[in-house]
Amino acid sequence: MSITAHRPLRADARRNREKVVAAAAAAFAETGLDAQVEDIARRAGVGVGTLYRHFPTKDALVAALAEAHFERLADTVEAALEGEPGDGWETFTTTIWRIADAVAADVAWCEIVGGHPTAGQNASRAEHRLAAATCTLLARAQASGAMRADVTFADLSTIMCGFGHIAAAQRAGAALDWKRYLRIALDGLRAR
Amino acid sequence: MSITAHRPLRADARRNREKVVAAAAAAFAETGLDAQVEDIARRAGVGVGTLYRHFPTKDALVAALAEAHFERLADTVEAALEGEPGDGWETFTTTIWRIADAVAADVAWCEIVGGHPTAGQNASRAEHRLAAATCTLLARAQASGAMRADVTFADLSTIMCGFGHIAAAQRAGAALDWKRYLRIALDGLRAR
DNA sequence: GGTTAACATGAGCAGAGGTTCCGCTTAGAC
DNA sequence: GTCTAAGCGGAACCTCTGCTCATGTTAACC
Repeated sequence: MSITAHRPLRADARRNREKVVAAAAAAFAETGLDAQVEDIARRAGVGVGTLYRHFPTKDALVAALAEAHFERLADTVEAALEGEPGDGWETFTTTIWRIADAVAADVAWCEIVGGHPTAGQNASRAEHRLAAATCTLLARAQASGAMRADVTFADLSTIMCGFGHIAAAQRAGAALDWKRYLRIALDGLRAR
Repeated sequence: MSITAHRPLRADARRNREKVVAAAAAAFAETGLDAQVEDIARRAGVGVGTLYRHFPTKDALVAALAEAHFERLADTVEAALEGEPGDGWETFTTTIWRIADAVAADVAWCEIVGGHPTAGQNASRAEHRLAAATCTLLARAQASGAMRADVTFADLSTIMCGFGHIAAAQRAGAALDWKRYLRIALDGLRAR
């Protein structure tokens, strides 16, 4: 692990980098993770070579965008935790629905959430933040008594993994309804 | 739609066809749907040309195996319906668990179940049988009063779609547990 | 045993999509 | 204005994988 002092990018390079990121976000949101590199470059109005100057591989580009996504999710959960401490269950479900709405709007995001959850060690900084905040959210919901005591963070990950997959499939035209899915799954978490 | 009278295959051709089907089943079960055609042919001890003589495309091979799978699932559900009519909810959950166990043992099957559900019109004969039997199973569970009345067949498809995806991911090494998932989802279907 | 249509083979083709590379352009320092 | 290192473009390359087809083999019928 080394700290590299980047000299500032030349103005045109910085502009192009931003164009690439924006184009990639748009392409991935529409088409999903198998949006093509050439298409992203075309949308950005640059050559593929320029894209590869800024991101060594397509995966690196995806990872950069994913990190930004997770950062926003972590913000959402942390904000919910800091709000006035009402009912733990209510806060929990509201937050999950808010996250789901955000994710469902972006095909690639669905696919990332639906993909195999990153193993603990390989998780990025933002993923760790998100996990930590979510654990607290979960604990509070359990403390309120409305959530089953045996539910774990892993259970929640699993449910959200299923959600991502279903939302992506729905976006792809399958006769599925992620809202109904999530309602059932969350109901399954309630204490009886 | 035409009925073609197939003349019986030559003995060696029949043997090879069976070897291909068995090899494909094994390869798909282990590796999933992206098992390679060449690998399947190698396992079967034939050339790829032979495989293509029996199945015009890889998709056709998958479809043939999938049909057999769905046929067995339909058998399972129909058998459950014909058993002594005990508690509708109990029969329902037992059957779902039985199906899940069978599917989870085969990566490709997980992927098929987890894939976008076939649109009604394109569904195969076996899929129709399965759907019809499952609807009855569902209706009986609701009649018993233990299942929420607003649950639809589509909800069940969605849950099983999530299940397939999660089971496949688990087989691929993700830290997920399809049994815990299914327990939560089925609980979410219960009347409160 | 002879004949032939059915069958098997696997090297090679084709298309897709990620990545590289080198000649050209230009921002920015002096 | 001049210089040059940084940046750009995109054709070509590489790999992967499903699929074809020309050539050789053999089951089955007489």
